[in-house]
Amino acid sequence: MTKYEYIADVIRKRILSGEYPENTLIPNQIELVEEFNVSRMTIKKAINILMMEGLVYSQRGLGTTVLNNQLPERSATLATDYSGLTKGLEGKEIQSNVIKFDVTFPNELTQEKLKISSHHPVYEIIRLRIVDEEPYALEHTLMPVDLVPGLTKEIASHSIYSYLEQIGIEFAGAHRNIHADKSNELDHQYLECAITDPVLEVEQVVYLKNSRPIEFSRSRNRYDKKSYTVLDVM
Amino acid sequence: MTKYEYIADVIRKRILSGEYPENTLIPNQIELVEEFNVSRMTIKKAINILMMEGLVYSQRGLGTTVLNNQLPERSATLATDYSGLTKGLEGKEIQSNVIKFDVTFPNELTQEKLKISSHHPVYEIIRLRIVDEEPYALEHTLMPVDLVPGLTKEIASHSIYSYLEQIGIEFAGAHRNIHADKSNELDHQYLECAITDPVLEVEQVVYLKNSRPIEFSRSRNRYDKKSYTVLDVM
DNA sequence: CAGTGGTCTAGACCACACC
DNA sequence: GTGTGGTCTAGACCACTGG
Repeated sequence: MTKYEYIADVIRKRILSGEYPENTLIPNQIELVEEFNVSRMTIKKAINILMMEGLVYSQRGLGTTVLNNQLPERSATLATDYSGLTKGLEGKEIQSNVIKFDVTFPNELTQEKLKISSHHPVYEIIRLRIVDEEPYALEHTLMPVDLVPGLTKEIASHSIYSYLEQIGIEFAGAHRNIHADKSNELDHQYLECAITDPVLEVEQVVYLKNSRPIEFSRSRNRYDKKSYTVLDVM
Repeated sequence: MTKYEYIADVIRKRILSGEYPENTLIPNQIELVEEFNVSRMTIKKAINILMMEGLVYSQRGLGTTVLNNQLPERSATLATDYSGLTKGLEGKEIQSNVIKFDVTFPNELTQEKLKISSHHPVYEIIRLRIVDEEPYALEHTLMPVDLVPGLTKEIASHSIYSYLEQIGIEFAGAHRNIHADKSNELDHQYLECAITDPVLEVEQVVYLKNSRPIEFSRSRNRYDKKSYTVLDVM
């Protein structure tokens, strides 16, 4: 853990606990320099992280204001949550039916997205995600075999991502493309949606800290169960 | 323009022009320090911008590789482009038909989103955005009258955002929620979509630098014309 | 091993907001 | 003017990659 990550964690906790209340200024950067015994550049980097999370907003000449005292919904799209399931589902019963679990060779699109060659084997997994006993999303996932040692159908039926965390894999980020689509045969069958129902499709590539792509997936979501929230900070 | 923005611009141009080809390393940070006569921190900040744009990625011990030689669609979601129309549309002919232009009082949802009271007047604007003579999106926009002095139907038929920039309004960021929906009567009429076609709806609240909300809007997009790209960096 | 990018420092100057 | 955050420097050390 770097110093600026540590400092961001400390300040984030103070905001969430209410020690730095909403719509007030946090201590200025000089004071934080003195408290943490680091240079101002390091403090600034820590504050930048919190700004990207939408917790604070800095203005030259004014100071740094606490915007929210809770992490935005957007956190659903962040951090450890590449699973396609939002944090809003915490406490609900989540199941995964594994419809397909295979090792195969990647087609051209998959080769390009995962930056691998055609003879580089990949897992191909199709799962139906079920929340509170109702179908929620249909996920089609491709992962290079060498990056996910020991993946099994059993693991896929629970949570691939908590397994990846356990074996110490670290994520750098993700590209996502979100669009609407007409539902197809598979959607009707598994998502139990009407023929005229649209789906929200999220296509994503997840990257490791060493920048290798580890997952290319398409998640087709019932339009009445899932939306997607984004926060842009300039 | 800061030094790191300038340097990012220069390097971006070299990538887009092919001077730094795809899948090759750009000069290392020390060489760039010498070329631009700046410190390495400044070079790193410039490269960070390009990394956030998805153009390059850096690996410790290896160097910085060119990933793409073109800007991703994602740029549509960034910076000054809250207009709902992507940068990918540059060079195309864009029209706006103003279907409704009114001043009214906000309903409860609008009051909450724009953080105003019920007696605070708002512009209510409905526009059909047309790209290359084909319907693209239907936008329903609400803005507090006092924040957008002198807005007219004439301005709305061109670009509200270039007007706002002209009068010196500065944006801090935006919250967006993206979801799929069935098309309704209005969509069929204006977007010329089939009854079974879905739409991609983007609901957004745009904030000023002083953190006042200036716009609450819903944009309904033809599912075959618009998608939404997001980049998450941890 | 040498070379790379990531982090961090201790200071400096500047742009901006408020009084 | 005073105080704030934004930028920038010149150098240092470290972590990682590759041969």
